Amino acid sequence: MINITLKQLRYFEALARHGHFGRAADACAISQPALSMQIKEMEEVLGAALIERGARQIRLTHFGEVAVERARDILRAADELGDLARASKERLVGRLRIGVIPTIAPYLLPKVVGDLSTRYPELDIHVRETVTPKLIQELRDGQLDTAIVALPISENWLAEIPLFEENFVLVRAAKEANAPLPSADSLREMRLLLLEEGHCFRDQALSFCNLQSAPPREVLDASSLSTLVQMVSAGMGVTLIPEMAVPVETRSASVAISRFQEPEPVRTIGMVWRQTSPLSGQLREISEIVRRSAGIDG
Amino acid sequence: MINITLKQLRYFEALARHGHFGRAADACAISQPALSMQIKEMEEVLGAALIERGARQIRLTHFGEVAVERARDILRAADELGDLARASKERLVGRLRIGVIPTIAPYLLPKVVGDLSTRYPELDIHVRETVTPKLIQELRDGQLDTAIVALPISENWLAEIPLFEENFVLVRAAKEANAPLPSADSLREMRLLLLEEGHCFRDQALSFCNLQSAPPREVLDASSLSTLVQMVSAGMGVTLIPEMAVPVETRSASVAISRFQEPEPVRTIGMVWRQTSPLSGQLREISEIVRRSAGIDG
DNA sequence: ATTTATCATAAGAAATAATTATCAAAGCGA
DNA sequence: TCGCTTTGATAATTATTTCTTATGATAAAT
Repeated sequence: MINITLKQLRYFEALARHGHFGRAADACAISQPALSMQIKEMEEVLGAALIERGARQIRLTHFGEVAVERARDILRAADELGDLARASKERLVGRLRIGVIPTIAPYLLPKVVGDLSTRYPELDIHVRETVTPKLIQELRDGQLDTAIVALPISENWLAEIPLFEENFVLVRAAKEANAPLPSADSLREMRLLLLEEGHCFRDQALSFCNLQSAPPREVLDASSLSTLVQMVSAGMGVTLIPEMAVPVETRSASVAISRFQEPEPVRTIGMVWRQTSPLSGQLREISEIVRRSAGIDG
Repeated sequence: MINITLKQLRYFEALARHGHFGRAADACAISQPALSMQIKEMEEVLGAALIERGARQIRLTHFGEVAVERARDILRAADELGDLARASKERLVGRLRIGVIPTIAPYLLPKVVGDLSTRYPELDIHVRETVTPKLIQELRDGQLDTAIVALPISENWLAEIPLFEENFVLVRAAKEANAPLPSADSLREMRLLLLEEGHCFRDQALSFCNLQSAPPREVLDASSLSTLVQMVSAGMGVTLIPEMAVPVETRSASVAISRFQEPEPVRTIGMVWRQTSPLSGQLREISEIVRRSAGIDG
């Protein structure tokens, strides 16, 4: 044999504890020769005597005494590996890396992270806020465990689970509050302010206006919904924002919020993760918590 | 299977390192299925997934990442056990418990301990000084590794190795320096001072005088050779001391030292240890050093 | 001197781990 | 979309290891 085994360490530890081959073998639920052989094997592998065999009693050699302490350390560490596994199975512990798109993150995360931390006190939540393509990439690379994005993603290696539907609302300057609600098509003729390239929400807004890509008239590309709303408030145009963003973003801006008539613009927010992820079960559980948090909030 | 094995940890570590079943198997010099099976087995035993199996690439689960660190710790500790064994084989290290009889210890130990420490810097020498029966008992109980005593001991479980011969000399008051040398028999008629009961040297001295047990005339039982010499110096009688004790004990006493004529009284000092001791080899080596130290000294 | 306790050894049986061959799934390229 | 390749899983067989039972050897105990 080339290497020492944990089994040998267990046998040796029992032998050291009992000071007797027969009783140690009993404790290990094996026969005495089996234990003798493994100890002998271990001594051969190590190239040093562990046991001083007297006729009537055995005694650990000096090295044996050192070795048994090491053996105990090793066995303890091996057992802890099992504990660790059990702990990581029963409830979600350790690091959970969530990616969220920027048009959701500021409005959803405060509550969700709070709820998750309450539910899973030992969970160490990391948040990554960026646009969908990057989230998907990072998910694929194993840098994220899950992401909250607008569905569908349509990557066959991803599991998708819808969380909630989210309407878009029109944001106009306060003085236009009583103006007639523009149709989707007529938005094309207005000065429509949008997020910069890369944000899915930009595409979704354009889509609602039946525009495939950039609008005909110039747009100012903002990097956040806050900026958009502030710009609207300054009279620079109109914009769309997700319903969820309304409470936060219109608090300190003199703007008018109007819902569209049917068919209202809407997007589905969902959670995605690698289908192969062993966290699938827990992620499904987490998705429930997120859904509930979002429901109360929005 | 009931328990995880070191082999599995090795395979798992290789898999974590290479991120690829085939290459990890190569590194372990086994076939890919063998590795797959062991990893699977390990996951079943732990009850948790270690590996997230993607089609094109594999990735450690969160638990897997924790586990591989533990695995590395465990494997390192196991390897160190081998190192430890090698280290403890090549040269004598750690604790060495030496027992020495009182009529030898003060004259032999200073030099011997110094020489041993020089020769084996990592040796932690413990000295026990007491009478032979206690030394033998402690040797038997494993409280001592070796003892330096007067031979023979004649216990069949002991290994005995003679170190040197030691003559006895007569100690008389200084004024008696020129008196004729008494015969062994005539010592019986003199006031012979001896060590207290239990010291082998007492018995050896009595034996030289052809006395089986206590002498006919009253003796004062001293507890050390120093005391004996001081008593002689004070004119209380005569005594015998080992030659080796002469330089130390007569330094500050006005006594006369006389060697006996042939046949001189003599005893053999030797080293003993349990025949079963795994230190036998090193103890033999040590006995050489002790012999040399004693030779230069005495 | 016999008995008892204790560990070592041997041979065959059981369990475990390895190999080779094959399969299935998914990425990749035309 | 159709092979083709890569990669890991599975199955059947073989090899190895480990265990058990039976027995031996030695020294302590009676």
